[in-house]
Amino acid sequence: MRLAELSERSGVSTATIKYYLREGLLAPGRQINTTTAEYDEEHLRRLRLVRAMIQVGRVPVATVREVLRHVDDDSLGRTIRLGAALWALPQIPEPDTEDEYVRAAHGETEQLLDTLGWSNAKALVTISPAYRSLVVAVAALRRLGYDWSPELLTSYARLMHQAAVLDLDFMETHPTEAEKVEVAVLGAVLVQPMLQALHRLAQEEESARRYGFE
Amino acid sequence: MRLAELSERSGVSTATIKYYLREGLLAPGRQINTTTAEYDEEHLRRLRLVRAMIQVGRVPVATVREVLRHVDDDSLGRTIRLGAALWALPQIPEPDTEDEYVRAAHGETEQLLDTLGWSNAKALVTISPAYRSLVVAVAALRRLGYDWSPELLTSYARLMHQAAVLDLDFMETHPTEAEKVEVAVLGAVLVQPMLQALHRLAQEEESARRYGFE
DNA sequence: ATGCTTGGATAGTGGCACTACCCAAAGGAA
DNA sequence: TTCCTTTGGGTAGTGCCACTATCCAAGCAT
Repeated sequence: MRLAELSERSGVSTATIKYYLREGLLAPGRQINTTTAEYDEEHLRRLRLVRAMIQVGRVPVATVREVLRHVDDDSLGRTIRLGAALWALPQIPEPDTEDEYVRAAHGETEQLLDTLGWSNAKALVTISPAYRSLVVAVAALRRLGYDWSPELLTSYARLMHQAAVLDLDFMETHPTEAEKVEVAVLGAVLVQPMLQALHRLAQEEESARRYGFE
Repeated sequence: MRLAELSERSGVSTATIKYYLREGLLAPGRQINTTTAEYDEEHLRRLRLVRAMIQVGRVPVATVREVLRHVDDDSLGRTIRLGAALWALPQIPEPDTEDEYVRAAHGETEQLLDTLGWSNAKALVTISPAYRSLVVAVAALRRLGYDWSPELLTSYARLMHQAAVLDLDFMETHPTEAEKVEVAVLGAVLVQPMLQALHRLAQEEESARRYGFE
């Protein structure tokens, strides 16, 4: 398969594919001579993954490169590899540790982990980007003056834990290590917009049930 | 409160506040004379809401303007107003109805709504942006060749329905109509990053439980 | 021979969220 | 009174990002 065919089958322009090659999001094809390269099904698959991450998951190109670097790193064990790939994802800026709301959110979030009994997550507090994102989100809500109760937060957390169990169960149905990591990344990148859409749709459904269409 | 104080108390630069004023994200202050305007607590509150939507929710400025237009529109009933505000949010492009994956995802999604008994949502199929986002996400997953089972999708949907119930219960604890709509918007914009963070943290927790840190 | 494709490279585009600078008028402080 | 700051208003520029367009010389297909 040459560049033109790769482009046609993926729906991505040749110019964009070249751009991805330059940016290291796609491995170069097998060079046949100076002016021809051969691509295979794996290239097509990777290209579709990249596109899905960028278009559906809104992941920046630089981040995609980081994530893929971890996905392809055979030297790492599964948990580390999975974690590394997922940790490369977050797009939220560093919380300002000077900010009083951030500090309060910090305390509240640690409390939450205790309540939930997420002892493993608690061990990651200082380093996990997910934890930092959570702190930023909670601080933003508090700054707006909402008295979102800790119980509500706990309820949300339990729901997302159930979602995580579903994710990992599904991941385990895949045989190879590479596939497992890829599924995990997809679970973080593609399932998220899906959950968001389901969330909004559920809000509309529930709202209509309670108040009708008026 | 003058511009400088509004800037200091919100942590937003005066230049950016001027930009928001120009873009219609913030109502002009009460003009005292040609060179002075007075802002109040409501301005501060609105500014913080705007910042939260943009920074935490990653909502584009133009979209924020649309959402606020609906939030402030007293002429609409609650459900419509809520729906209108939420419908202004989505950032996913129109699905390509020619695409076979999109059409298959369409069918699958309608099937899902039947299974769930979300009859109200089904009535919105042709117009709801949330529904379209869902179709796009499902199509992307299918295009990558994953045999994500309908049961898994249904499980996710039930979880998000529980989340929606929590959202609306919390919304109802607020007395005024304006507050209710604002809370609903926040529920869509700010709770989402929070859920995402909780989701990733839960993945890390569950992964560590199953496989340890290695 | 002709026309298309290749990798490689460089430069340009369009959108977005600011950000910097300038202005004349107004008000307060010295 | 003079100086300084602040105001709204406006214009132009910045930095990032994801492409996109154009050019090139070399090679292969017909």
